[in-house]
Amino acid sequence: MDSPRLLPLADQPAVGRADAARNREALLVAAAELIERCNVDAVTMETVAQRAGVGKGTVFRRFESREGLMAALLDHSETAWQREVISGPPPLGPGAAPRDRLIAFGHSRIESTLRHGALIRAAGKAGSRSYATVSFASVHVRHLLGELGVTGDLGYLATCLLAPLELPILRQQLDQDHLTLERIHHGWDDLVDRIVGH
Amino acid sequence: MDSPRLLPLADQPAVGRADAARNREALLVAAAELIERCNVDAVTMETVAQRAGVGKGTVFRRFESREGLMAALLDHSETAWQREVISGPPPLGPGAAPRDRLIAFGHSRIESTLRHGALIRAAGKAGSRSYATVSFASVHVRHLLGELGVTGDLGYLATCLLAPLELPILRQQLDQDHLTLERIHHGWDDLVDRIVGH
DNA sequence: AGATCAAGCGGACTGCGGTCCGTTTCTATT
DNA sequence: AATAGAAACGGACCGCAGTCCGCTTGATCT
Repeated sequence: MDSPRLLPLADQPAVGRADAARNREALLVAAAELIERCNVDAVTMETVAQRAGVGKGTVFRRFESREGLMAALLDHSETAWQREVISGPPPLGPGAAPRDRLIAFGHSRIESTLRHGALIRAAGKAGSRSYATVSFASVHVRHLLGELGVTGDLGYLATCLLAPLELPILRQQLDQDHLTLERIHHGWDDLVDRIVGH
Repeated sequence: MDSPRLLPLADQPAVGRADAARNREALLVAAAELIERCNVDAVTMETVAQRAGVGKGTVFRRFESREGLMAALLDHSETAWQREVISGPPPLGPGAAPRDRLIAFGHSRIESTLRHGALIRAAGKAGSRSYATVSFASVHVRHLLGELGVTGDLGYLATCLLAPLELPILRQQLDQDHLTLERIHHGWDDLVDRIVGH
């Protein structure tokens, strides 16, 4: 087999009352619609509640906090992305050489992180930093490093490869350091080769 | 010379009215005292204002936001740290071999980031991610990489070296991945050698 | 010294995230 | 079908970050 199974990415309905599940779905839809039209920061919990036709308390019971709600929204794209990595077409998915997969992994991750930047920010530490996602990426990178015959502290090295793909780093590179996207992609390729050891 | 001059780390009084400067100082002292006794999150802007004997509005005029206030407090330790790097004793300061300085740089940064973790968190994006600090560190690392004869995109490589030293990454390694501090330090040494190219 | 006015001040006010608790609704059981 | 109780609901309520605006103060100029 190629990969560890999908990590628990949040929400199987997990058996509960029917109305609860319905409300949960309604809230996610309402939030998604609102975010699509305004920018994320303008969307308040109360607005989401109203649009979904439920009380404010319900939103918090379902999602814990604003960040939790945002994280739940992020979940969809994260899951889709994980699926691509696990069973999508090469070079990101299985079938390509490990180095090519690692290169593709970085490019894909950069792309995806930037695309969902606003949501990731709004999800705060529950977002990109959510344990499930980070853990999935980490396991995958470790796996590829292993296949590449890299020796050393693979756990630490995986983190070091992942760290420059995090949103705040990317945003700093683009906004403050004025790197082009292309330069960031090339930089990743170079970084991979240095860490793998040519 | 060894290094670029100290970057503008925030607050020269910058000439203003005497009472304004006095209030600014009083607020910093008050905030520092309060933080020392309670934990950071329990310190509210209003409390700080009261303790300093000024109105709430004044705090916001001086520091922009809660994060700004925290960032200003962080400033002291950041400046001290920069001084150590620029003109302190080797191997962190000038005088040691570039590789040794880079190793020492990472260890010192890890130490310092963890020590001020609570404040850095409270300072949000104005904290560790403040442009002045990041920029100083980046210039320094680039400088050392240059001395080591590293070729390639030094700007990108510097960011990649810095990224794993950021608080969220360190916290994840310690809290979720259960790495020991020692392992993190060793990991840094190894990472440096890989990126420098032995 | 007195006048002038930008800069500073303070605290009432707003909006939002998050909590609480009395009420309602679903489902399992008989 | 009736019932019981657990789960979910909703909206009043709270605390804090951040804004606004009418008042005060202190530097500067004559």
